[in-house]
Amino acid sequence: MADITVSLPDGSERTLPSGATAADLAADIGPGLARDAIAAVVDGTGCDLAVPLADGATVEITTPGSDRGLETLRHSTAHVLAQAVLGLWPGATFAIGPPIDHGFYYDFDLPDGATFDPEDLETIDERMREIIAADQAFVRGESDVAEALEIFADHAYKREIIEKVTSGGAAGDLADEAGAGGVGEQLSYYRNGDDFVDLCRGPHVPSTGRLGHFALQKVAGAYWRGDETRPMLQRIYGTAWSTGKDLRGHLHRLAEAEKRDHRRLAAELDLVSWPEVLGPGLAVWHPRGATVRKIIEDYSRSRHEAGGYDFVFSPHIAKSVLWETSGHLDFYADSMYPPMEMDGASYYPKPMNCPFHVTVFQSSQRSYRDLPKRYFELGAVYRYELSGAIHGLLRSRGFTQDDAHIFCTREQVADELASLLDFTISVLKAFGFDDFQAKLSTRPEEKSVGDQELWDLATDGLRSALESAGLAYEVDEGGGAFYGPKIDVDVTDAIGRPWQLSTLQLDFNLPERFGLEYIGADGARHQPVMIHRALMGSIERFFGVLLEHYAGAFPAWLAPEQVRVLPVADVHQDYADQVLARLVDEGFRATVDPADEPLGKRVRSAKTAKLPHVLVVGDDDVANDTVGDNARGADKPERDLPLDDFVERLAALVAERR
RNA sequence: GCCCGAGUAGCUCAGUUGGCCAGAGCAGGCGCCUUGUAAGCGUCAGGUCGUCGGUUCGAAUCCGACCUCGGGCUCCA
Repeated sequence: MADITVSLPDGSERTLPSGATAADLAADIGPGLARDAIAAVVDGTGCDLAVPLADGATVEITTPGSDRGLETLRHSTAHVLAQAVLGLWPGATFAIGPPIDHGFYYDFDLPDGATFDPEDLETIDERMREIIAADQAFVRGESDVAEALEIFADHAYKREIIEKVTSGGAAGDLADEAGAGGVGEQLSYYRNGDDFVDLCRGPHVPSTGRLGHFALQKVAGAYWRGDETRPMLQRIYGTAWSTGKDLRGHLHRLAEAEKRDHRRLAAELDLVSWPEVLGPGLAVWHPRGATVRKIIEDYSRSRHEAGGYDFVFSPHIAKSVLWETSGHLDFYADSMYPPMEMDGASYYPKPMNCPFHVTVFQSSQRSYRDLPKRYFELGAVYRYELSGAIHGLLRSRGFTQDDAHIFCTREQVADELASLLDFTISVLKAFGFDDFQAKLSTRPEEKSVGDQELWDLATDGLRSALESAGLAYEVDEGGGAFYGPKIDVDVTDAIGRPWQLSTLQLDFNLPERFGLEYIGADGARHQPVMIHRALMGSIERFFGVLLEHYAGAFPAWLAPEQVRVLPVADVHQDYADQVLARLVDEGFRATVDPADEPLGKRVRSAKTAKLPHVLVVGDDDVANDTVGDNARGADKPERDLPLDDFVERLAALVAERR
């Protein structure tokens, strides 16, 4: 019997008897790996451990700790979920159940339109653990289409997947999502236990006993294939990990993220509220929230002033003709608030600022010497978001864009984009973000406007702007709007979550629709290029992201109340007032909390309100012009600090925006 | 908009199988206490139990519709 030789990822080679499987290879490498192995990657393709290896193959053993291993683990857990549900609900059918970040889900259609209760999750969880305890083998099978259709005769969604997968073409996405396997006419499926089989590309762990560190999380509705015209399925989400420790860690992180929820913090810190009488998605800003917002806006304005922008203002409503010209009524009407009828005209609340800025550009004849024109406005817009999409400040129906529109010549596009991107990153950094991820979206396949030369010019301009800024980016081919390519910038927050904030968007459409022009050096009329740029995106949303990023503990320069002075007893009240007067005089936001309550209580209140500095003043301080500074994050209070030193220190922090 | 879940005082929550005037803690008012670093004591006030309708001798509790919120889907700054 001839031996086979396979290569390992480190470049080394192993010789095994012919017919050896990936599991045999793992065992040959070592008992530890044999125990850990759950799947393999053979020549770049995920495979079960049971697959026989071909001579000359490159093989990597998959272990649970790796990304691929976790994916396999989660996918196998999803199968067990489906097995449990199908066993518990006779007549139920199932759709797709892929691994996702941190876990998995599976979509079901229960008989007679039944739905899952949260309590059902416990029942399902118990059944899943029985299946896992039974250590059932996952057994791969393959068949042609006809046979597959027969195996899944009772499962309409699986049959639909089989038909899509084998008809090729655009169904690739679905096949990926479904994990359904098949090249050409061959389809694969996996059985475990006596009565469960699922269409699947694999690979899977060898047996259910390898699973177990999972938790079912929630029930949700999800449209079949994400299409709102299709049936609504019942989706169960779960999380799964290779060890109990990882699972507990993940659940702990979720709990921590919940504590940062900006809606909770907005209420606890008295920043913002959403009175029911206003309607969904509409917030009011309380003094403390408004203070932070004002600092954000003031900083934004000062940067724009220094950055060569012209400030403009525009009304909240305009007649329908503006929105007809801009095209919003054609493309965007569903997201617009309905019109108000007045004096025979229809006035729409604005969902965007751009048409107004266009009219400013049009207000006089423009020369190439005037360009680029950069108009900036903190413009409040109103969008009729779907009720289910509204989410605190992160997605609301009324919000304020830090909106700029740049009108420039084709020749200026590249330089302009580069400086816009630098400006954007520089401002975001000032707010404590230092981890960015960008996405470049290029011309869509389908219909789009503008000549190819212009698209190339703009797309190249965006790309070189990204490169000169040194930003990591990915390319979304064909992901641009019909009217131009764009860059979106995400920031990563303190606990690693990405937030899309900025967008740089070329627009070849509005200049055409509004007939914009400027007089070139050649004396002829030319059409300017228009760039939309939102930096924070929405001030409300940006504030919400900052709130979550800092978990409510705003740095001193942003904190609504920077210092609270606590006299130890009534006799220290006068001195506390003097300290306060000095702080206010220095331009700090400070208050005094009189000695009506015990000191410990007042310290606690100030700490709960996440103040950066709590100053305690007593006999020693009155005598020596000092304060006791209990700074947020410090191990212990600092006593006998000269007031002058404290002022100097705080001023430095604020100046450095820390 | 669609699916599931939830709405009891400003906030966080109790409220047994429908049955005496709906409770607590925190926050708030008042009084006492005068305090050196994360909750001093007492007292008072505060709720048409989301709204409307239904079932019942009787509804916070059961049913329906609507409103709002939460988690998803879709969408998106």
